[in-house]
Amino acid sequence: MSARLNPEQQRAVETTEGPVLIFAGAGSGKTRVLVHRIAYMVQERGISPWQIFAVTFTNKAAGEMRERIERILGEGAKDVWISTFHSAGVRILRRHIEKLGYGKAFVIYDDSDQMTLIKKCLEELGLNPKIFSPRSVQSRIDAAKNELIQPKDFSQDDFFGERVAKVYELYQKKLIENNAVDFGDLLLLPVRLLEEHPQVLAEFRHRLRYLMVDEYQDTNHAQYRLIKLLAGERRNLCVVGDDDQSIYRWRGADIRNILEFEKDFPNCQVIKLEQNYRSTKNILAAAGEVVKAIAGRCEKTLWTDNDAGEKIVYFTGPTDKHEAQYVVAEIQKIREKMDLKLSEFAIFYRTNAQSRIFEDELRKQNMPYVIFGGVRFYDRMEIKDILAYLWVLANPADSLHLRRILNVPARGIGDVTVEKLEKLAAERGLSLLETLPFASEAGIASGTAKKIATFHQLIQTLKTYQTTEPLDHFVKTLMEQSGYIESLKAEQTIEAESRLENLEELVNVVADYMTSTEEPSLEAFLDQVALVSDLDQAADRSLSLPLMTLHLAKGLEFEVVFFVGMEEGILPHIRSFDTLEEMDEERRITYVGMTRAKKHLYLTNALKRRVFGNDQYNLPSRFLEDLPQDIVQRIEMPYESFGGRTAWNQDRDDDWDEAPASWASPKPIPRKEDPNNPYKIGAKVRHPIFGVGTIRDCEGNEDNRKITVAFSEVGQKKLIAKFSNLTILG
DNA sequence: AGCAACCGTGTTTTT
DNA sequence: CACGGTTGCT
Repeated sequence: MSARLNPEQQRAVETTEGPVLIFAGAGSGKTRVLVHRIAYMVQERGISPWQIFAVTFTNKAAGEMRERIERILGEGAKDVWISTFHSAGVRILRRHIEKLGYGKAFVIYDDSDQMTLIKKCLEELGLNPKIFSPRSVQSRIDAAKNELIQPKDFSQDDFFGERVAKVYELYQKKLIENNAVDFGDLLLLPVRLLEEHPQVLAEFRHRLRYLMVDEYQDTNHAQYRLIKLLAGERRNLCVVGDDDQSIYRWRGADIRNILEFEKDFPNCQVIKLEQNYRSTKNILAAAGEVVKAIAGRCEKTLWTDNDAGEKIVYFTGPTDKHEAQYVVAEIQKIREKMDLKLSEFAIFYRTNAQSRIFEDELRKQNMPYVIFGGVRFYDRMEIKDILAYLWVLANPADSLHLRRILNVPARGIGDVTVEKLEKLAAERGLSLLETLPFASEAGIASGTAKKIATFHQLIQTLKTYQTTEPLDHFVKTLMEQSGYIESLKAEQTIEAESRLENLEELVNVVADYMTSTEEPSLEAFLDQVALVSDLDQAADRSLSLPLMTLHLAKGLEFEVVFFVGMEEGILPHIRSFDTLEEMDEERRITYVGMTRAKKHLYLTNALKRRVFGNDQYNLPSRFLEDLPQDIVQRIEMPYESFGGRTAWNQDRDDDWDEAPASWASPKPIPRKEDPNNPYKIGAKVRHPIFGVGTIRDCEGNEDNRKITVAFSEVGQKKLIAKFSNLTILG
């Protein structure tokens, strides 16, 4: 990128007063502008750093911004408030949550904690988990929270909604009992706080005079409200985003926030950053064609001074295995010609499940790789167990985490006992921890009661250690005193060995935290841990090939990108076939992925792939049809070479079935209706659980067929035909 | 209480 | 295929 800012960037930097909307196209130097803008405000406009609040979505983005501002401003940068929405929420709540009836020491429940609690609610309400799957209830509750909908306002207009409203209500009650908040609350409660407590709002408004929001296209309603409240009359709000890169609709992101910003904040300045510094002309042109078809997007013309570059390669292999072999072989080939680190390549896929076949091939070729967003360190069982101990110590009301550790490691306190304790707790209105001394009154045998007393004693002892020992040492003590380490050692398995290593690593994490923080505390440590994602914990990955989902790829860039699985059903994903909005989002996801590439872009797919153990034949992705043919180099692996000796399949022993008829045509094949579809729209069907209903819609073929059925009792449901057990009534 | 074997079920994306 | 959840056995 050029050393100087271009005129639009300059304007974006210098427009500091009033509402500003910056459309920042892919690779247009957005972060640079944000950083310079803050520096400019401080250095040229004399604005105090602590009056500036910059919000991002990921810790990584926040950290990067902070680092770059520090490079310009030095110490002064420390006072600029740069954080994610969620950490900002935590910070606001730690200070003020008592005004909302929670205790200061509240615990943050992650989604698995949330799921546990929801399951408990479902059970208590006697709801059939077959109909009310915890997952769907969770997503309904989350969606409600994103929309700032409280349990009492929850839409109850159908059978499902009515019950979910009950679950939501109970769930929220339980959160409060446990003095706990979930991720949604981290946004919802601050909004409530500011709306219900004008003096608090006034304080924040007085202090935070300049607001900046990154990735504004991804804000949900709660985030929007929060920002709008803080902006107040002063309206010194600068939002930066790109509607073409809005890919979090499913998580509540509302693209209208950015598209209607001008209406929402009249007289705002609109700045478009349209010069791309990242990609070749060819890559930009191809990506541009994919999003062009989206209606209602903000017109932008992304351009670049860079060379046209190489053509985009579109490869089709006979199977997913060949696809993986091709990609890995191609990486090796490029590395022989060019001096590129493995970290300058990347493989992108739509769904996590797709990574496996590439991992197999990479292992076979001894090529080191890293999966972005695999199992999170903090999601590992042993880590969650120890963290549960820590949460309980930080917040004694947290019965959910207490329950988790009560018998971990095993100490003879079983489910039956726990249930008795919980019953007593409910009767007396105590927390689970508070009932421990009364075990014998809960009808628990004296032997077990003794074990409970020992556990209770353990917690007390740990509490004293907590105050006397430095945090890292204390965590180690906890692991030992609780018997956790011992029980793992006793297992004598390789798995236990690796768990022990993880625990060691956890102690290291705590130690690192202590050196990097001015006032380390258990509570602050837990807050931080609750909010980190995988993307944030960047190790030294320069020697490994990165593999990631398209969603994780946003914001990153690579010299060479392999965009794999370009097939109907995968990208666009089968679940997005219903509505135009969802299909448009798939387009944007494609656009985001393509625009990550600086020099080389490969799009690949396969004619046949294994899914859940059986074969699937997908058509080429419709998005491939949008590519300008003159900048695409087509590579098809010839049918004849399957059993032969090609660069990619020398030692394969692929079981190869009869080729399907569709192969006769190597070009994208027009999608047509499946004549063997037994599920005709309008037909009546019976489901073993949901009862009788009418088919409303049907999509996909054979194993992928999904049908939408309107049931008279439980409302509309989408079913996978293969699994649905439907009886067709005619 | 703890484990093994089984079953049914379902697959997007995650701060 | 793979996982979570449940059952049934020791």
